Amino acid sequence: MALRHAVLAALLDEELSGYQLAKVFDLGMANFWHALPQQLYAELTRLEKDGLVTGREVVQDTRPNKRLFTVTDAGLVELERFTEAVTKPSAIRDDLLVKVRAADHVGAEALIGQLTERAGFAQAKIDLFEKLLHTMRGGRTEEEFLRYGDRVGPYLTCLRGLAFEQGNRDWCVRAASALRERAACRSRG
Amino acid sequence: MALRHAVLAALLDEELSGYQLAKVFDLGMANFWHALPQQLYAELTRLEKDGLVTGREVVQDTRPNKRLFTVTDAGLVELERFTEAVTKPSAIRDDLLVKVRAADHVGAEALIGQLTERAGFAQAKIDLFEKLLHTMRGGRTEEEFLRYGDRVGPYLTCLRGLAFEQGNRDWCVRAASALRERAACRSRG
DNA sequence: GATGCATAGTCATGAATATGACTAGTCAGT
DNA sequence: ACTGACTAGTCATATTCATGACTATGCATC
Repeated sequence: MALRHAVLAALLDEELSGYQLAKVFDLGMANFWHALPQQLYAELTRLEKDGLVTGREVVQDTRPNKRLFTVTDAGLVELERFTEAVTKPSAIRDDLLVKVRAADHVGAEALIGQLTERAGFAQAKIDLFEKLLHTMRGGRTEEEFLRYGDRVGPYLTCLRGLAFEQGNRDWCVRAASALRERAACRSRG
Repeated sequence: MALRHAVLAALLDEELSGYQLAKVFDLGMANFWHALPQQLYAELTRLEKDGLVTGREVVQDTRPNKRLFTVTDAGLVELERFTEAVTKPSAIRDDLLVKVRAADHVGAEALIGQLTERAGFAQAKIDLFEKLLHTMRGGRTEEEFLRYGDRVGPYLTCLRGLAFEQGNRDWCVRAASALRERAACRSRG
């Protein structure tokens, strides 16, 4: 059981349809969880069957009808249980790390290219997360918001996402420059 | 295709048996890739069948015999191809983030407990990675090593692992203290 | 008036990952 | 003499995740 609780957590803040969920899910989880629409639809069906969420049909004239889902009390209990349960630390998986691991045995140019590309990607995420955080805390400072704001959950996860992408960017830049310098030394000597 | 290249990269530095690989794999990938022994054995079999690694039997008298695997030239070519291919950015998955995302709807005590536990775990990893890095660079400074050392690949991935765990620790501590402060405010007012 | 995109969702299938159990011998301790 | 841990590896199965294709309707745009 894994995606279940991520979906439950995503539905806490707002009533969503499967389609809407599919659009906001990845980003709402600050990129710490990813799922395809099909998985989300399937999970919503299961969750409803188990009584952890309820769906209500919303008839629309101009668009296809949709079903909006809300977390039930049983769903909240399940989330509480999940929160108390121990979970093993994050399973991360990144192709780029595998590539860098092999850095001494493959061409440096390709690797530097990938690192640079990823750094750019990370920077875009950073900008996005910073904007999101700014919006969430409104006029307040971070300290104020964390103390007195409501719904700090999404804010905190977003903070982790931001730090992660900063880590990504900084490391990519550093690794790329290290590889460039080595290449320069090699060609000189 | 994913685990394939991680296994190839792990075998670049040293000849390993499936059993040895299973022991060093997770840490060697700086926790950026995780695999169970069964997966690794199966992957080694496939890699050998595809001619990307070769195994040689080593007869042991006191222990069961083992097969040591090395990356072939074809394996190197495949790694090169993989390095040049584009890959989508990391898919991360962390239960703890899901839990924090639901922070405003579940009990704070359980969450603070989990965050504190994770911070401790992260610190242990930090210590480990720092020791590893120190060993790898020998007497040299990081700058020196990155410029003139051989095999900087594992060093660079380890650097990323270190930064990641530092990010984890810092965030866990910060989130836990934020939740504690909120709980205190609530009980007072 | 045909093309393409957005909403809202389903189905089938394959690949990757995780689980638990199981063989079989060696060695250290009690 | 028995227990448990370590080496070295296999088998079967379940769950999860990813892929591509497919149905509809409405709206804008060229």
